[in-house]
Amino acid sequence: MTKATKVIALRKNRKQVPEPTLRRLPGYLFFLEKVREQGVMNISAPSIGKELKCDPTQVVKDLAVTGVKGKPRVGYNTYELCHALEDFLGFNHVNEAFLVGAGNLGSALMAYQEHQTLGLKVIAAFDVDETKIGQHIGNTPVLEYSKLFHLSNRLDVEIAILTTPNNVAQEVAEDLVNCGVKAIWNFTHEILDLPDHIIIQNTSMSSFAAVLLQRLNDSKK
Amino acid sequence: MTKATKVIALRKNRKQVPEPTLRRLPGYLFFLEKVREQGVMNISAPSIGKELKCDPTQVVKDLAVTGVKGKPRVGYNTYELCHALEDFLGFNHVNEAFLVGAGNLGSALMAYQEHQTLGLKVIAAFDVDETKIGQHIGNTPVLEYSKLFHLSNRLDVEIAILTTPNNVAQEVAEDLVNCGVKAIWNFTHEILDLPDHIIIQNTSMSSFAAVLLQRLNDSKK
DNA sequence: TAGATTGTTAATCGATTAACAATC
DNA sequence: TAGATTGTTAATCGATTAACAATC
Repeated sequence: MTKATKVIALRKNRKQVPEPTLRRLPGYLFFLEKVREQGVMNISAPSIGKELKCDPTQVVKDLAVTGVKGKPRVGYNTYELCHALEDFLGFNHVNEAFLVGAGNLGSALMAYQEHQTLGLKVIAAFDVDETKIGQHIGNTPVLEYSKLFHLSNRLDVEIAILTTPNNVAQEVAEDLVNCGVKAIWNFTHEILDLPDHIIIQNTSMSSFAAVLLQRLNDSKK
Repeated sequence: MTKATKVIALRKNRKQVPEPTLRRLPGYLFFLEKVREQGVMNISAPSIGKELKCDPTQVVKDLAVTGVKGKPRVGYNTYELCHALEDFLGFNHVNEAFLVGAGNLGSALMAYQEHQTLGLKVIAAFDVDETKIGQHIGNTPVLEYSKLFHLSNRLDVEIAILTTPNNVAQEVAEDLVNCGVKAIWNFTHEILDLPDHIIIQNTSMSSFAAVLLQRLNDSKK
């Protein structure tokens, strides 16, 4: 957390949900949806923990952020908990997003969202490659990059996915901010330099590969 | 970290590099490669920190894991540091991997690796979809899933990327382990139940979306 | 030498885990 | 009531940050 966000959190006198907790929440949601489909009405924190391989007290603490109360000897109501999680995560309403850079990863994310609940809906993709412009990926049209400015005037989209080549990432990010985007999911390796109030989620695939390789090589020593 | 890995770490009397540090290392590498291309021979921790928006003392601590020593008033040698990072991360030699599930995300990861240094090289992809079998994605062939067993006998691949639908993830993971795979990069939402010595890297796109959405909604309140 | 930077050691901060009281 | 489970409060653990000595 940067100093700026810390100050904001303090000013609002409301503590932020820790990032590790937030990252676990979709996992609970998927699991709960699965057991709910199987007809399970109630489930306890210890049994969730066993399935998801995490500490039962952590499950209790994590789920507490939704405000849902469990009953001793019974556990949590799966229906109530699913809805509370969806609500808390913002997965229950459409979060419209732009995507810039309809390359491999970009296309995958667009196609991915149709099968898996991502919480986001890409309503338009942009690229400068003329062979891509005019095509549809899934149901999403790929538009010419210059159309971004015009379209953003009409649509009021706050989220953007950045899957461009590294060398144009900063430039595109600045354009996005000028178009009213407030949160950027950055898949490039560039560290974006943007106004403090812009929310940036850096996600580099190499980071995970690094952890995997290190643990693997470590285990051999 | 599970109890089992903790025990192993203790037994070997060698402390593991913290995961947050590991995740940052590829970022340093990309940045250093960039400045090295620009002809920069030496760089100090404070200037790296400024560019990458992180604490200079953290930069020093992170880079210390590579064993490279910096010089006061000069900084680190970019060439030496790049090589040490590549070496430490295992990015300097080919880490062969299988990929199961040549759907959208799977295809993207295969295509992605050709443009971005992932540290992994997918040498064969497997699927049960007959329309995909026989095709090539990038230079990687998509083979019939049943061929996995035969091929793994010959090739000794230790890493697998799992991008199947959720409902077959556990089953496929077990097959992979039986084929000698030691580390699985799991993109499904299933929590895999596998022997303790198997290294699992769970990576769910929804987790990041969750953090992004929460921070965005939080900032509005 | 003076000054900037590294590198180590200590302090802080935050998340996880443990303990236990409250509750149905 | 008895017992399992929640939920809160305290303890632990680990990573980050700060302080400062060492060094070129």
